[in-house]
Amino acid sequence: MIAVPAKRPPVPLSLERIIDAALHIADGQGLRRLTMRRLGDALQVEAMAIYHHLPRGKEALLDVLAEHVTTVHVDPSEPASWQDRARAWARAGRTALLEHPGVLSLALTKPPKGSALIAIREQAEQLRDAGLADAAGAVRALRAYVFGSVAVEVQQSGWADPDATVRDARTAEGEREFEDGLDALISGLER
Amino acid sequence: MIAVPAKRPPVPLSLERIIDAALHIADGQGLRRLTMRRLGDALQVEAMAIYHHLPRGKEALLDVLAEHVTTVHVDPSEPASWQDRARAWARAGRTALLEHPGVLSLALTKPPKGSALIAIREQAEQLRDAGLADAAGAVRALRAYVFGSVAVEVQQSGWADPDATVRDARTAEGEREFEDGLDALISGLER
DNA sequence: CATCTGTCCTTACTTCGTAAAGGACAGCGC
DNA sequence: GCGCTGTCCTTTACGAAGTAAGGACAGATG
Repeated sequence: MIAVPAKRPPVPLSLERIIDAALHIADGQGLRRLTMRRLGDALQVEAMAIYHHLPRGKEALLDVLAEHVTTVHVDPSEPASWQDRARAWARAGRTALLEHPGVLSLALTKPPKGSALIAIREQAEQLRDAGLADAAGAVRALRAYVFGSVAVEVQQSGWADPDATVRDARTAEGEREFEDGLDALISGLER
Repeated sequence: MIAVPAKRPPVPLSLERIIDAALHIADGQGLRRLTMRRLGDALQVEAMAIYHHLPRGKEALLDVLAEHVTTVHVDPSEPASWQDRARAWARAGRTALLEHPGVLSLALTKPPKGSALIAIREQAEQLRDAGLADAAGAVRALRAYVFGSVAVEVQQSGWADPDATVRDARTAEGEREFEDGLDALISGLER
């Protein structure tokens, strides 16, 4: 048996790899099982190695995860009505959240920071440019709608249940209801 | 110094006292600081005493807390349109959630159980009795709306921020926006 | 009185987050 | 070649968390 030094990891750490692994664990086994040591194992690294890339430790990790799943972007290049832009942003937000139900509670709870905050401002700007007067209020309403819809969808998917058949959170019915409610909300914003 | 046995607690434990103390801690210092030992201290009791009233430990505690803040009731005695009933349920839900921002993430994430589930069914029944065809869909939409609204309200109150001036989550502006959106949603459900 | 039952405590083990310090390695100037 | 320096990772260690197991005590019941 050759004593392998086992020092440097096969592939170096990076913030992106950390985030991916963390999301994988949280989505697969729940937030409670996302621990530094487990995350280190998944990355073939000791837990403390993570602190070099996230100096504030787990707090920073959770912040980054929340930021990651709430940061979306809609291409402003082609012209569109503010209604269509709002729809696009809402769909993008829903998709991003549904992709990672494991960190949903963070996304709904933590105040937006960093890129997520920038995305919110950009959304408001796009809606204002497209002719909507109270863009800030509209963004709040849209965010509330997306958050609530996704929360209910994930609840009904039985994601948090220990033994429930963990069917995918995305269902055709969920999407239909989402679009219906989105229409209602946007028509409500028109007045 | 007389060695006091320090045995029996001054006032015996009960599930209600446990829930109250837990909510107080979670609202005051955040979910992360709600620990069994701290909860025991607040109740003048050793941590393990709690397990006698909540055999499944912390898991059970969090379930009960989520259930507590999502269980609301609206008196069905006096007749009203389904629209008014829906409004009453939504307001009650919002109020209950805003009273305990510390456990909001649990309420939004955990699937409804026990009394919370019963309340949901009762809500659907009341709406159906008042003449609404798709009562189940309406309840889902109302829950989604309440959840999302409260989530952004609490986010904006800066509750989760470590240093932000923790102004009360309930603001006049928040209530106005809530009522506006509620009107829009209900008018959307009418079709 | 003795016994039983329900309530709470003591002890002990595992796992967690993370502070502190050190080791390996690459790139540099000499 | 040799040593310096900074980056990235490991080792070790400590306090705090959740909780399994068993003990102690009060009050009820006989």
